[in-house]
Amino acid sequence: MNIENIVNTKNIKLTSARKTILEILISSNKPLSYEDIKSKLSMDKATFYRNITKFEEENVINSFESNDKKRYFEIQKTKHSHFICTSCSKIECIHEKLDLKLSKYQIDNIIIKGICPKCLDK
Amino acid sequence: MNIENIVNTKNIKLTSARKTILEILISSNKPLSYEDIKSKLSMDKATFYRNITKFEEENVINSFESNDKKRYFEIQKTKHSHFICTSCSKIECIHEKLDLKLSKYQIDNIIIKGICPKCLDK
DNA sequence: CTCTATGCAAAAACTTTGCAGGGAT
DNA sequence: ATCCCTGCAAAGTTTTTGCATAGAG
Repeated sequence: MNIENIVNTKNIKLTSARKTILEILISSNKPLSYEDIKSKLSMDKATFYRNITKFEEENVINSFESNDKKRYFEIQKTKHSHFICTSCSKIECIHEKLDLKLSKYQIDNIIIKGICPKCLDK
Repeated sequence: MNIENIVNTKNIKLTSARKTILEILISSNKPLSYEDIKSKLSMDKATFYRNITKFEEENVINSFESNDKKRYFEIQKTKHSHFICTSCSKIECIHEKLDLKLSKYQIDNIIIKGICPKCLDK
């Protein structure tokens, strides 16, 4: 997964702010919120969010809201779903393949909300 | 689907504000945001949100964030999933049954994000 | 009485926008 | 010269909280 390759096919100029964001997301194995990564960012939050919007428009990243009301950002290296526990707010990546017959739809992300095993046990 | 039955089994007192919220959600065939229904509510928004929180804690309703950053509330009469178009923000209820093998998880809602056929055609 | 629910106003949390300056081509 | 990117500050949007009052059992 190479940043230049990701960006070259899209209508995106690769600035240093953008490179930083993509590098952070690529090297993470889980979705991240702005708060998760702000300490690693040298840019202003406005720049961060503007670039995130751009990336989403160009389908470079995807995002979803979690239980904590924050938006989580991710580059999907391999297609997977997300489980969000509405009790402890933990996000888990689910690599089980789901067979959806929604053939006319483009599916970018699947989010499953519920209660995780740990919280069910309590 | 009867409001008294829904509430009696739970730790919830049925006030008139709560009855109003439940009636609106039960009679709708799609998830609704606060904005969608505020004109039908006689209560303050604080009361609305406090009761929504209570309903969610007691698993009477579920909610999810849509593409427009708003939270949508729903009483599921029959188990189904939701497709959210990240282009036009439309929410569609999907009644196709998805087989998930997450046996140790309690699954309350499935949200599929992507592009709907209409937007793909453009 | 006691406990929970409500309204109002203010605050909080996260994200977006306006504007002016900077950089790249 | 033009076009897009950026930082800063301010505003925006939705949801939550504090506090005093009202209501139910």
